[in-house]
Amino acid sequence: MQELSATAKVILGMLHHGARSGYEIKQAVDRSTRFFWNASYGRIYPELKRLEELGLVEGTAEATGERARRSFALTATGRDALEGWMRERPAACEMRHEALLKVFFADALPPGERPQRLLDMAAGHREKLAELRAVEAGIPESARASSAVTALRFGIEFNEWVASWCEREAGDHDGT
Amino acid sequence: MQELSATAKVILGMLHHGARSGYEIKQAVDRSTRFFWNASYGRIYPELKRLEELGLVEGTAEATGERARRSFALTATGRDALEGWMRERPAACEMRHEALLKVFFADALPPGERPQRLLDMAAGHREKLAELRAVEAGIPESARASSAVTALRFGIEFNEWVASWCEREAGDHDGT
DNA sequence: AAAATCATGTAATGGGTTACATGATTTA
DNA sequence: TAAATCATGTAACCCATTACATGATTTT
Repeated sequence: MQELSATAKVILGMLHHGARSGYEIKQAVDRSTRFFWNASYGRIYPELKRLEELGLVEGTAEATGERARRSFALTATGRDALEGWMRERPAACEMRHEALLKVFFADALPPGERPQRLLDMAAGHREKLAELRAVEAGIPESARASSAVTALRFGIEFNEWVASWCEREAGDHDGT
Repeated sequence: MQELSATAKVILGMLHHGARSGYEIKQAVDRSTRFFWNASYGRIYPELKRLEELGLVEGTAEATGERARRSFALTATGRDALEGWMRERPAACEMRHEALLKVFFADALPPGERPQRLLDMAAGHREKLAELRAVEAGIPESARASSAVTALRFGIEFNEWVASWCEREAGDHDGT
């Protein structure tokens, strides 16, 4: 069994979760994992096709009226692949954090402009924070115990922590 | 002026910082930005070539003995490009966090196996934390005030925070 | 003398983003 | 009836990782 691609991983997980079509997978990603695991249509559809050829998912045409719609479900093999991957030790988190790179290189700017790099970084995280809080607000009481919500709470507290760290650091660096 | 690629950004910054050759840039990245901004030889060398064609860097052959070595420096245009980029609002942080994706999908496993996803995530961050602390220990007193060290401290405190968050959460979920 | 490291580069491969193309259906 | 949204997909392009190739120099 070869490695699953990043998009394959989120597809299998989302199909387990209840999504059915490529479109729904994309929607689910945008609502939930987007802040740490994105996926685009341009990969979702080809991946679904490939996963079907590998026998991990099974698609059925669901022609509701004239509109094309393909519904996918995990096969037994697909469920095994998902669980197998879940049990492997996860890879280290990779990030590409442009705001932090600017903090890193801040010395390239005159001293007066340096704290702004930290404030920019804080602002980005505050924005993300607001988005995630809005998502959280839309979740009914009954669904608060799921692992997906744990990840969401992580996102909220993480963004809050980072923003506060940057603001404090920027404060320490200006001379007040 | 077209957009700079991810690798171009770190090259320009590192050249400002004092690195000179492709090899040194890669070393500097591995010692410092790697945990949030990686770069490979396979991109560094072609990018240096491209940046030279664009007039942002200037290379000079430095044949010390028989060994080939090309030393690069920022041109005035290159310095402007670096500063211009630094002043732009940074893009939001993108990450691909596999451990968190497993936390997100933890419900796909039997209840007893779920807290392990959080502990795996914590372990990954504790490992990174140890690496960064080792880097920090090697920095002389005299260099502690640089923006690069601010980013390093961020890395340390960030990894510590995430690991603790996961451990606490895993504790809350087991039934003790 | 062997191993590690300095040093530069290319080629294969794969994956991701973006833009594009198309048309049905639902909502304002 | 116009706009938004549902829904699927492809093509171009870019970029990143990895493995490979080569050889000099330094350290053990």
